Amino acid sequence: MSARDALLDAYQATLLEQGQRATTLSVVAARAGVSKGGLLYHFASKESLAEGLIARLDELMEEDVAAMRDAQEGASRYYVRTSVWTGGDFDLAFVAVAQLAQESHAGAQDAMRRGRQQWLELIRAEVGEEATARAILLLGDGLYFDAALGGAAEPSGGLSISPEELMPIVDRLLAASGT
Amino acid sequence: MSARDALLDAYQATLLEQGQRATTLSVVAARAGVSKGGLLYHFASKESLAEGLIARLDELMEEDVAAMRDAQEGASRYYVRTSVWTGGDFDLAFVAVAQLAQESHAGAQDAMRRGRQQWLELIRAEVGEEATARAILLLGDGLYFDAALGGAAEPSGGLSISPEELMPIVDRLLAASGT
DNA sequence: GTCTATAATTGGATAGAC
DNA sequence: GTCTATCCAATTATAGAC
Repeated sequence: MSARDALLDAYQATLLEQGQRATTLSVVAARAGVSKGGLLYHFASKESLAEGLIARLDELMEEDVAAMRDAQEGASRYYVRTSVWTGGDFDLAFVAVAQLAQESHAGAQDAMRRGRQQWLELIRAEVGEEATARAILLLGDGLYFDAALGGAAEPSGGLSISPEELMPIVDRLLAASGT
Repeated sequence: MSARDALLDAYQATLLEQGQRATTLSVVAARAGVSKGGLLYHFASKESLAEGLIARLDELMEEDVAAMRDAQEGASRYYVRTSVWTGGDFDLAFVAVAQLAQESHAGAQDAMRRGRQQWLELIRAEVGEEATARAILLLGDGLYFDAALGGAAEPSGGLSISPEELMPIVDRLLAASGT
């Protein structure tokens, strides 16, 4: 793995586990096993670390949207199923960028909006009925909110739910909306 | 309004609008119209500001849970309806404390867990079926997630939904679960 | 109860050696 | 491409005047 990726991983993980305040250049550098100077060779400023993370999310989001579009089970089921926290690359990047967005980082807010917009459109295309589409989007949002509370350590604050429990609910919403 | 409350309001608002990083003692003091020294008379440390905010949420949460328990429309409908962002006192305190929780503040994480636990129990008592109860809790979580992204300025990132649109969905979930 | 002044520390970033 | 040394600004917190 390139030092650049290691630094981005360290930035992302620290953001998730400790939050913005604790995510200093020294901490990120140390976690990635380089010096502050080393970090600043790859990322000229803290802001460029944020941009790097957002770019990473953009790529992962593109893959995710493509997979959602092609999903056999349908967009809505795919979306809800994959919104349950697994600690995978996408989850990590998504929740870390969500943190940046909450700190009023404009680029992060844009990335979140773009991604959620695409998800909503695919769900809408499948569901037809607007309110149901929104509700399904909200279920996924709720899953990410749970993951974001309590940090990566104990995601969902002990109130977790498995995909198996959740899918029947999605089926019900789809059925009731006449899909 | 007491200076103490003004300071807590300023802390809460800055946290919401700018995030942890930008929420410094100077900013909070200036926003409340006092000096840093003045702030530190009322709150001896930054941590005690956080504790003050959590205590405030605890009180509001207690009122909210009581209202939810007594709600004519039932706990689930009350919960979802009041989870839509209004910018009211409860919303502000809840999302601000959620921010602290995401920064790994143990006290904030506990407060969130306690509150969500009480909500879930009331929903569970009404709904009976576990998965449906979780799904209803998730809808509310999703609404708060939306509010938290984008800051208080443009809550829900332009993908907002009104209580009127959402209630039929809740009714459907309740009906399907045999309530 | 609130202010000013200031101490102590940390954080982001630069310069230049290797 | 990475490190050390260093600078400057910002941040939390204290001391003591009013």
